[in-house]
Amino acid sequence: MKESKENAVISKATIDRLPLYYRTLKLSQEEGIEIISSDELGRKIGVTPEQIRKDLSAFGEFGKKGVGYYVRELMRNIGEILGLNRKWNIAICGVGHLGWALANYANFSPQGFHLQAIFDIDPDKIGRYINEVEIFHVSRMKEIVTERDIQIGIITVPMEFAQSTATQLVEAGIKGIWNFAPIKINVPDTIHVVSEDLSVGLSSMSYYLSRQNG
Amino acid sequence: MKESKENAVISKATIDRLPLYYRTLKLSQEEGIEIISSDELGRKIGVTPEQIRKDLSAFGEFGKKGVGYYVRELMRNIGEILGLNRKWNIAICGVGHLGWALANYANFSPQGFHLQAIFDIDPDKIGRYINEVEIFHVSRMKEIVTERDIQIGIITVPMEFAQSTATQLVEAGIKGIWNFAPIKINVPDTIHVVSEDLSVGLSSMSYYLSRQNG
DNA sequence: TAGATTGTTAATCGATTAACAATC
DNA sequence: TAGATTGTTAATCGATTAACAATC
Repeated sequence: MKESKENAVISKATIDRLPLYYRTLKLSQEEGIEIISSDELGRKIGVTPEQIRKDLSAFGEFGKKGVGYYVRELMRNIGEILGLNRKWNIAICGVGHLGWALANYANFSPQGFHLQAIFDIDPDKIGRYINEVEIFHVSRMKEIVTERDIQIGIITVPMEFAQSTATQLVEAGIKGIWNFAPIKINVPDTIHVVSEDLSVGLSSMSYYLSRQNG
Repeated sequence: MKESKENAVISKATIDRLPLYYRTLKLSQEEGIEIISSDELGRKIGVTPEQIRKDLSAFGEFGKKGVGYYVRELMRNIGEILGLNRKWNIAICGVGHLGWALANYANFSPQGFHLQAIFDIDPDKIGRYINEVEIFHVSRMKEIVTERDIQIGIITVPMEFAQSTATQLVEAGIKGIWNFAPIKINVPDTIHVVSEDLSVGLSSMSYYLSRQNG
């Protein structure tokens, strides 16, 4: 694999599309497709072929002119770029409805993510298991995170506890936070935060539908 | 309220920030804050004050120079812009872990969204209730959607059923789809689709963390 | 009035699209 | 070879940031 172009900064938009490429390639592979063009791939994802070629070109040359991309090879390359060949240990903080749902996904689809612990404060939940993963009291966070080498924390606690949970995760040594609380969390710059704000989707929908019907 | 500037097209990025403004204003109001500057609001949300003023200026003049924004008034205006003063009837399709979690949110935080029906195909689930909302068999979708004037459908079915569910929702007369299946769904242009692709978050996290640690 | 803060225009930055030479 | 499709440069489009006049 050719190395990515050294110091070039890659746009967030590009990075966010790579998982889509990866997943679609995987599906294609399972269908027995061995070669795919940027045109066909783009059609499946809903992205222009130029976009795909541009995105990929930031990392190297993965295709064959006049032919297309070898599905298997491109998948492997994108997987490597995304770091999906590694093993990531994750923990879920907060067993509400959403935390429970996420815990039950068990293996987050693109392999590599392993749920190693769940944290909560409810005495009724401590010591129980979801999908063979134990629920610990938050007070044991640092201990467990260190012991199990957990790098990513998922925040699914109620909004008012999100900031303190984030702070605890950072103190425990976590490197990345996947935040589902509808609030901005403040953490050091070295921590990578991805926020999912589910309420935005519905509200923006409301905006567009309002306009449509008059 | 001054009307929005007639034919100006408002960017998707702006629309997606309005719910954040709304929610933060609501929290501020609950704290008893009556006036807020773009600077303070931006600090709370993690957006520059210029961004906020620019976004709002697309719809009118809501502030007072040298003073700031009246929280209550700005909230009302943004709520009106987003159509949150309306009542939206929604239905959830697919009672897996995620569908179940969403059904239990009951009142989606910015009021106005009312869960009116849940659809599934599992005979064991049909006829049951989640939070006082009945689970119907998918075959009754058109009937129920019409009867209860449902405008928004939420797709939380497994990937392989997402497209057919979308098609059924459209045939039933739905106007917007909130799609949680990690796949592109094809629907007529008149239908507004918002997609939440939860797997992207973790994969992009993997990318950034890989780079960080070397 | 002086200080603060908005609303808006202009400048910059970044991302997408178009076009096409290179080449399989 | 002719046709197809990539990789990349240039052109366009859109969104953010900076600056500042207006005014409370």
